[in-house]
Amino acid sequence: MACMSGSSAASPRPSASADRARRPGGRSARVQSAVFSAVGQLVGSGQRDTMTIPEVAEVAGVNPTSIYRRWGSIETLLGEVAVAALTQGEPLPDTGVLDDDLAEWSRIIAADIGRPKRRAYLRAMVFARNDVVEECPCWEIRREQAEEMVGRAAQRGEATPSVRQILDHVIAPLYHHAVFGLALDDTYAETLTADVMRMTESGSASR
Amino acid sequence: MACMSGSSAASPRPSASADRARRPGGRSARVQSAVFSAVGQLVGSGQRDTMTIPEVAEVAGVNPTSIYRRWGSIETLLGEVAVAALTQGEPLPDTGVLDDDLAEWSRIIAADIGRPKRRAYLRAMVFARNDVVEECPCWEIRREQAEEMVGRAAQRGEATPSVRQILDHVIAPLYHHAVFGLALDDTYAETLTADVMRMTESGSASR
DNA sequence: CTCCTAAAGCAAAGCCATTTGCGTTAGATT
DNA sequence: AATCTAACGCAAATGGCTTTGCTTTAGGAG
Repeated sequence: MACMSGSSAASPRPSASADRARRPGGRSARVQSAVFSAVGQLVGSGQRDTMTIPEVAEVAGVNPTSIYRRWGSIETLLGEVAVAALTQGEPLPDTGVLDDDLAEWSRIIAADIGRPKRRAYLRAMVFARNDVVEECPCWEIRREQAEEMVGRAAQRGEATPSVRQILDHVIAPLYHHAVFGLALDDTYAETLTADVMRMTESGSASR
Repeated sequence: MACMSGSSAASPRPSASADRARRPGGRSARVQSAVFSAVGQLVGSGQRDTMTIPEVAEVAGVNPTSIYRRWGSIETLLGEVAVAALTQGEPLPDTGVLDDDLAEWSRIIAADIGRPKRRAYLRAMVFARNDVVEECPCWEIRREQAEEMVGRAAQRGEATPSVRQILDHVIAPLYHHAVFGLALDDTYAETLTADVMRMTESGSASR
C-alpha cells in the first residue's frame, strides 16, 4: 500500500489506510466496496479517460463528501483501486520446463495488461505516483512468481536466468508497452522470454 | 506528432498541428513559444504535479482562451510539449567499442530521464495517450541512435545484439523505471547493457 | 497598398468540482 | 442496554475552470 502514497501524504488527513482499522465496521466496508466497484465500472466502461469524484459517487450510490473525506482526490482513490486490481494473481504455469513456464506466464501477463481496463489502471498508477519508491506490490507479486518458477527450474537442474533479469527483460518491457500504448501480443511476449533465456550462464537451452 | 494525439482527435477542432501550417506567422509562433516555455517553467519548478490552463496562460502572458482553442486540454498541450522536450537528442557516444558505447549511452539516458522534470514529462506523455499507437517519436529517436551504434559496430566486425533487443532490454526497462518512480542509477544502466550484450549470437564479448 | 481572414484578446455567463458546518447513522465499547 | 464517536449524508457556499459570442489584431495574398 505504501506503493500508492500520493502527494497528499503531508495533508492533515490520515493516509486512508491507517485509519481504516479504527472502525472497519460494516458500513465503512460497504461504502468502500461500493466505491471500488464503481471505479471498476467506470474504468471498464472506458467511456472517458477522465473520472471525477462526483461521478464515482453517483455510480456507487454514496455521497461525494464521503469520498472526499476518505481519499481526498481521485488520483489517490484510483491508485488504491489500481493496486488492488493489479495484485490479484492468476494461477502460475507449471509445465515442467522453465522455458515454457516463462513463455506462458508472459503471454498471460501480456493479454492481461493489454486489455483497455488494465491499461487504464496502469496509467492511473503512473498518474498517482509522484515520488520515487523502493518497491511496489505490483512488481513484488511478479518477483515472487518469477522466484517460484526459477526455484522450481533450479531444483530440476536447469540453467536459469536470474529473477532480476526476468523482471528487467520480460516484465519491464511488457509494462512499458502497456503504459505507452504500444503493441502487446503473444509474439512479443514470446520474443522477450526467448531473449531472457539466452542470458543464462551457459546459454544452453534446457532441451 | 501523431504520437501525442489524445482522445480529442474526434473533436471538431483540428489536431492543432494540422492547422499550424495555415498561418504560421509571427504572432502564432510567438504565442506557441511563450506557452511552451511557460509549460517548461511550470514542469521544471515542480511545485505541483497538477497544472491548469489558466496558470500556463498567466505565466505565458497570453489569454487562456487562446490555449483552450488551440490545444483544447492541458493533457494535449502537455503531451505536445513532452514530445518536443523528449526528442531533442544528446550527442551519441562513439568509443570504438559497442559495449562501451551502449554503457555510456544508457548512463546518459538514465541520468536524463531520472531528473524530476523529465519524469514529469514522461508521466504527462502517459497521461496524454489513451489510444494504442504504432510508433512514437521518442522511441524512434532511440531506435535511430541504436541503429547508428550497432551499424558502426557491425562495420568493425563486432558481434552485436539486434536493435530490437536493445530497445526492449535497455530502453524499455529504463523508461519503465522512470515512469513508475523506481530507482535509476548508473549501475542499473550498466547492468542492462551487460545483459543485452550477452544476447548476441555468439555471446562473445568484443574484447 | 488594400483586402481577407486566421488567430488572439476580451468579457460575461455557467458549470461543476471542492469545501465546510452540522445533523444523523450505526459500529464499537463497557 | 446505554453510551460514545467515527464515519456518512445533507445542503449551502465558494472558487475557478471552461465555454461562448463578439471584437480586435496582424499575417498572408493579390
